[in-house]
Amino acid sequence: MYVVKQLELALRSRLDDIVRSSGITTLQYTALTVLDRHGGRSLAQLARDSFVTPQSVAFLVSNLERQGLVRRDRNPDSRRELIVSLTPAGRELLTLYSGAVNELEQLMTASLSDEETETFRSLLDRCRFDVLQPETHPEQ
Amino acid sequence: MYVVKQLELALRSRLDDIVRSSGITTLQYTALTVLDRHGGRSLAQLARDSFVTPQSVAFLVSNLERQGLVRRDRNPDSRRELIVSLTPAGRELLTLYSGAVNELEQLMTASLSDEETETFRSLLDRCRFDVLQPETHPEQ
DNA sequence: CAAATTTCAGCTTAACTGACATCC
DNA sequence: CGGATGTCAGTTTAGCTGAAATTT
Repeated sequence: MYVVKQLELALRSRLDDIVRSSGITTLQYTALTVLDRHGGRSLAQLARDSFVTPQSVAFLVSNLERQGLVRRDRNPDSRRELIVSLTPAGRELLTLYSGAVNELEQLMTASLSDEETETFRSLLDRCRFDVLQPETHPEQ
Repeated sequence: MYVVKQLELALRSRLDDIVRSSGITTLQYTALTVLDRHGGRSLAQLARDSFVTPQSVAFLVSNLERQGLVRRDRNPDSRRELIVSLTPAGRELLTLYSGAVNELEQLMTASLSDEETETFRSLLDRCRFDVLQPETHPEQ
């Protein structure tokens, strides 16, 4: 667990260096990449994905909206839901920084063979799955 | 990178559940575990380890000191350095929660064989090392 | 009516920058 | 004197809780 946290801290620090010049924070940048992967998601879904309250996500998203990087649209099938999605400007910002971010990912796995990298990804994913399982989960 | 972050978020959330009843935050708890691993460290060393400013660490440490969980002592060899170390109460708090924290670590690796767990730890450590390397590090 | 989603208002933590004293 | 360490002061970000409106 300690090494997972240390790796995440180191990556975060490097990402800060990369994203600094973009005018948005690393947190906001990460939110954009999530929206890029997972099409349009509601505020509540985003909140669950990132283990924070809906209010926190709403604050984050409204800042991105003010900068024209995301849009919020009512889901016509369920009028209470707001679907958050990238605007062209948001997508453009992502492509602008994708090179440096990919370089960082390759730096991380620089000393790993292709096979080891695939193993690593698989192990990370299995661990994440096990930690996410709600068994013995007394909350809420 | 995304999966690393997701795993860290999930672990953090579980750790919050565990530590909640202790009266200290997860951040403070993590600081105590670091001091447990690495004997007495100065504020500046702690700050570099956790990628934050010395001021932030000082704030964290003085809260722990107020609760009697850590001590700050001048290094006699270098009077400007303050060595932060666990008090008996701090060590006791750690042992009180070590059972649940170890269970969480075993939950994380529940579906991994012993050999895979060792591989995972090694891969994490190699990635951390590569990301920490200061090459192409244009900062400061 | 109950549950889910979003929003409004206020609060707190934990980070930051800037300035400064002290020590090696 | 330069560089490192720690401290004081003020600010901001990003989370939180509580309460309420709306929809399903």
